[in-house]
Formats: sequence, C-alpha cells, structure tokens
Amino acid sequence: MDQASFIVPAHSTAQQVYDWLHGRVLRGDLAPGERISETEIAGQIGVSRQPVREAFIRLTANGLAEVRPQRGTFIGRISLKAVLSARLIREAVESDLIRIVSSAAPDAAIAELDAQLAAQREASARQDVERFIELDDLFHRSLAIAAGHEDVWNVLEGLKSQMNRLRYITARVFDQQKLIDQHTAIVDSLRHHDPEQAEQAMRLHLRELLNDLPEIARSKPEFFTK
Amino acid sequence: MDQASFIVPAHSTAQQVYDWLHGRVLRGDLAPGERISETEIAGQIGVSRQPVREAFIRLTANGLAEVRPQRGTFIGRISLKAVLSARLIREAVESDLIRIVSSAAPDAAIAELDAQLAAQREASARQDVERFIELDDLFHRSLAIAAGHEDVWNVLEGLKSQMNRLRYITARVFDQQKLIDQHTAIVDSLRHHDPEQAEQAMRLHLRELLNDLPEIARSKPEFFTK
DNA sequence: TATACCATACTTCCATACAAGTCAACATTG
DNA sequence: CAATGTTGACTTGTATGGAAGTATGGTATA
Repeated sequence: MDQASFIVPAHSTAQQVYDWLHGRVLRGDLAPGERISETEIAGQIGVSRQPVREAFIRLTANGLAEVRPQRGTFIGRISLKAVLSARLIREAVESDLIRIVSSAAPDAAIAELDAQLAAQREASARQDVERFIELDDLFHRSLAIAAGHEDVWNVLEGLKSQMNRLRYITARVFDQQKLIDQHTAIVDSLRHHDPEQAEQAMRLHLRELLNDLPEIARSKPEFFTK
Repeated sequence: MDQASFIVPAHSTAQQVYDWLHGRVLRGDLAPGERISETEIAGQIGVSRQPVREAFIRLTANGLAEVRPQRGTFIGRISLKAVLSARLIREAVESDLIRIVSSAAPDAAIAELDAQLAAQREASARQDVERFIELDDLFHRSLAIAAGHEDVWNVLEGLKSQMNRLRYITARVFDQQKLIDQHTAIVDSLRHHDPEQAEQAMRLHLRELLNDLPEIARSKPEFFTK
C-alpha cells in the first residue's frame, strides 16, 4: 500500500455541519426555496459562523443551495432540466451496465438480487418509505457492482442527490408496486441471460420518472425551477 | 420571466481566487500532488486567507484538491478509477445522444460540424494544443445540442474536468490526426442518417482513451492514484 | 553512533470583528 | 395622498488572531 490511507482525519466541525444539513436537504426536511442563515444555524448548534459558512459553500457546490451575497442563502429548488438530464444519463449508463451484467451474471449475484426484491416487497408492505428508497438505491448499486463498475455508481452520486430529493418529497406519490414489478422483470432477464431484454426492461424502468414528473411538478410548483 | 435572473452578483474575491486556481489546476500548471498553502496563495495575490480557504474548499468538492487538516493542502492526483468511470459514462451517454442526432440531423447542423472539423485540422496543423482541446470540447457539446440535450453536457462538466486535466498533462502524447479522423467518421455517419454506424463510431472514438491510458499512467506515475 | 526527546516553525481550523450590500418599515416632503 | 428619502436591522464577504495538530531538525542521552 502506497500510504496508510486508513488514517483519516476526525470529522471536523464544518464536516459535521455539512453532513447534518445535507441529510436535512435530501430528506426534504429543509424545503426547496427555504431561506437559511449562517448566524441562525450557527446559533442553533452552538458553533461560530465559520464552519456553517463552509458547509453552505459545499452545499452550493453540490447544487443543493444558492448563496446570494448580502441577500441570503436559500435551499436550492429542484431544476427540472437537471432532473431530466440526470435521468437520461442514468438510463444511458445503466443500460450499458445491465448488458454487461446479463452476459455473465453468476448465480450468487442473482440470489442476492432476489433477496433484495423480497426485502423491497416487505418494506413496501410496511409502508416504510425511507427504507424502500434505501433498498432501491442498493438494488441499482448492486447491479453496478455486478458489472464490475461500482465506481461508476459513486461518480453518479452527485446526480442522484437531486433525484433522491425528488423521491423524498414525493414519497407518497410513486407507485412502489410498479417499481418492484419492474425490478423483478430486470432480474428475470438476468436470470435468462438475455442482454436485449434486460436493457429494455431497464430503460422502461428508468423512464417511469417521465410519467410521474408532470404530476409531481404540478403538485409542488414552488419546489421547482424550469 | 419569473425573475430578472440576469442580475448576477459581481464576482467575489473568493470566486476569483477559485477561478484562478481552477484554471491553473486544469491546465496542469499546478501539478497533481503539489502542495499549496492558504497563506502562501493569499500572500501571492494580496488577499487574506479566508477567500483562499473557501476556494480550496470548492476545489476539494470538485475533486481537484485534498485538504489534510494540520498537514497541508495538495493538488489532487488523478484517480485512474475515476477517469475510467468518467469515460464509461461518456461512452454510454454520448452513444444515446448520437443515435438521437443521427435520426434527424438537419443540414445546418451537419454544415456546422463540417466547419468545426476544418477548424480542428487547422488547429492541429498549427500545433495549437489548447485550441484543439477547446475545439474537441465544442464538437462534443455541439452534438449534445443537436440532440436537444445541452443540459446533459453541462451536468457532465464535473466529470470532464478530470479528463481535461489528463489531456493537458499529456498534450503531446495523443494523436490529434486520429481523433480528427474519428470525428470525421462520426459526422459522415450523421450525414447518411445511420444511427447504428454513428453509435459504433462514437464508441470507438471514446474508447481511444483506453489505448492511451496505460502509457500515460506509466509516463507520469506521480500524477496518478489507483 | 543510534535513539529518544523537544523546541520550533509550519499547517489548517475555528472564533470574532468589521466592512459592505440589501431590504423593509417609517418618516419626510411635495 | 403619493413619492421620496432615510434609518436601522438584517444578510454575506473579508480580515485577523489564536487554538490545536503535525513535521522537522537539533540536542541531549545512552
């Protein structure tokens, strides 16, 4: 090993503030367009403005906030164009990945995916939205791993944050059963080593958002920008 | 228009410092692994440490620097895994885009691309590497625009910064003539409205990096991490 | 000579003070 | 009454001082 890379610095104050805010934004606890203030947040958690400010900068870099100098800082609205772009990218990338997987999917990987499907059904039955979203993420990540490209999934992490925000905000809207059925169709395609069918199933699945988006945008227009 | 969005804040000191450093990192003027210091940079350009520090944070968020608390800040090395992931993503996305374009490429767009090809040949003949890289970016962006998805290209901007850094560092290595030939093949496929051929030409083009990367990594190992 | 210790000069991190821009409410003026 | 000016309380931006951790080189010690 080149360096003892497992020596990582303890989480700084700024890092902790960032993690906290990041989570609140993703879960929709802080609503798009909502105003936040360095001094206010600093006062709430008992630190100075400095680490809070640095957290704001990082949120801005990730498209989750917008700083308007001398005016205020605001939780970023969800850009419909950005969401559509992210969706298109996901479709393109995951289509390629699923072809790789389907050409050589070991039985162990299939079994793992089947177990995940069961867990998804269980979470859906319990109406545990947060867990379901988590499992959905895991499902797609597992496919990337099976394709030997987990890194790709990590690189796309930033794009997904916008889509995740969308999912939390619209938790009650989307049809979990339909998503599970689509996941099942994908796994079945893998089971039969059918790359073409697998790709089509994946594309269909990832285009589901296109059906839901108009209604979502209509129901909460104040959360979105063009 | 909802808001007079053309009212944008003047560039702050921190923003200017960031732009300056960002450009220097991308052009390889600051080498991967090189150490930089808040106080030193601040002294060089005559500002306090604060805006420099904020620029460092943004560089870190974009994967261009690494801050090790109480130790120093270093220009990020180029992650080979990240580069390979970015390449795969580009191939997947641009393959989908080129299919869209080829199915309905207006003559005006084709003419524009032909003009760009001429400009590429001219820049290559003049050995103007910086201009060539710029034109290469423009070429791929133009394809995205022709597909009606310029936003997608913007979203991928972050990924490209790593690859651009690579290109500057290895400016003399890559074979510009080969790239131009591949670009030409892509445009020809569009001219004949042949989606399948266009996609294959694009994939071949974007896989070129896979041939070059081993040599690049061998020639400057200190610039890379696994 | 080799090793342990330690002073010192760095580094980033955090807190604080002040500067400058913005906005809204209110007073003033015609 | 309407328009204008002004004050003051906000906001983020910048500068600076000190806290705490780290690396380095010298020094004492075995």
